[in-house]
This record gives sequence, structure tokens and C-alpha cells, in this order.
Amino acid sequence: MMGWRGAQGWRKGPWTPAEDKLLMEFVALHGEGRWSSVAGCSGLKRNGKSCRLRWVNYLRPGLKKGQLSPQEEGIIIELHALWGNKWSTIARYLPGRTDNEIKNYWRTHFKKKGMPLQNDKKQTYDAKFRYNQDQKVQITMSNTTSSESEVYDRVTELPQAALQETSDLTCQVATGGQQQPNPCVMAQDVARWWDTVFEDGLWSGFVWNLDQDHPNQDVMEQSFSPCF
DNA sequence: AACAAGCCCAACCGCCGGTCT
DNA sequence: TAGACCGGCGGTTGGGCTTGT
Repeated sequence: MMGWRGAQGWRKGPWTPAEDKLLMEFVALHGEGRWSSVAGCSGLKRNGKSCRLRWVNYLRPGLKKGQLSPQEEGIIIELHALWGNKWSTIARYLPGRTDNEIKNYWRTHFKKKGMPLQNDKKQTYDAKFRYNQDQKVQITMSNTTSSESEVYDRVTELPQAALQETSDLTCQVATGGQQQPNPCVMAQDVARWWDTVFEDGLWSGFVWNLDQDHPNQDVMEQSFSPCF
């Protein structure tokens, strides 16, 4: 492995403990970001991209290691059905997990098995969700402050908003409330919902059954409590 | 015990969008 | 306004490890 050098002299390949230490010291001193200056400031012979990736996927505090729980798996399935391969977006609702980890997990566990997407229905659902988002954008952008728009931007990403049908999506968003949705809480809500689905034996792909009014909407509404 | 196949995951690559000059 | 730079993202690869035959 030694002697790995990129075109500009950057080292490549697996990171050594010494490199990890240098990178952690750099981040402790300068914070995250400014990755392009890492080489100059820390002595690392790594380019900025490589440093950022190493930090985000391996060194960052709070990262979970080990197998994903069934709850986390459920969240991934749900959110992937909504957003597709938006790994970084999905990762926001799985605290301690990285987009890379989720991406790897999906590829090895689901992609090959053809599980559990039904593309035609997924597309129908995607179209509905986009329609909902468009409607909300029109509503909020016409008469909100920038802070309200920020709240809205975050709300539109939330899984329970995505899981509810058109009619009840618009009411609670543009109120100008100051509460910010907490990704950790949101992930817990999804996990709680998943528990309900799983324990009650409801999981049979109903979420993909989208070409009618949601047959299990009452279950979902019981399981999801608004948190903003 | 040896080999093959599959799995897992760290890391790289190319592209894109935002920001700066 | 255009180009350069940078950070972030998704796709892909390659090597080590595990499991099956």
C-alpha cells in the first residue's frame, strides 16, 4: 500500500492511525470544513476530498458501528421508497449512520434481492409527494418570511409528512412556528411507527399500495404524532 | 484443508451546485 | 458575467473477511 500517490502527489489508499490522528487534530483545531487546507496545515499528504470522506465516514464523533437494527432497516426501506437513492438525506434520519454506510447496506441487502420496491407504485407515490411539495412551496413562498421558509424547507423532508396524504399536508407547515424538527426525534418517530407495523403484522408492503386512499392511514396517524 | 463465491465496507471517482473573485 | 475553486453527493471499485462446498 505504501507508495500510493495521486497525480498531484496526494497519498491514496487506506488511512493509517497516524493520519487519522493528524486529521482529528486538524478538525479539533479548525473545525469541520476547509478541507482543501488540511494538507497545508496538518502535514497530511491527502487531498481535501479524501480528508472529508475519512472524517465523515469514520472519524466523526457519534458514529455508530455495527449492524443496523431492524428499526433502522425499516427507516431505510421507507425513506428509500420516498426519496430513492438520496443517501445523504436518508442518513439525516439515522443518527450516527453515514450515507456511505446506508448506501452499502442497501446495495448488499436489498438491491440484489429485488426487495421491496414496486417501481410503478413507487413512481405514483413519488409523483403525489412531489405534487404535495409543489403545492406547499406555492403557499409558503407567496407570504412567508425567510425563517418560515427555512422551517418549511426542513419540514418537507420529514418522513411523516411524506407518509400522509395530500389533504393534511399543508395545514401545519407555514405557521411560522419557531420549533425546529429534530432529526433524532424524527428518526425515533419512524422507528416507533415501524415497530407498530412490524409487531402488528401489518407489514406486507402496504406503503406501496398507493393507488387508492391510504388503506392504513388510521394506523399511520395513530403511530405518528406531530412533533412540530 | 483448500478453494470458490459471496458479503462487507473503506475509499476513490466523476459530476454537480454553490460561492468567490 | 464567466471561470475557478470547493464541498457534497451518488456510483463504483477493490481488497479483506466469511461462509459454503
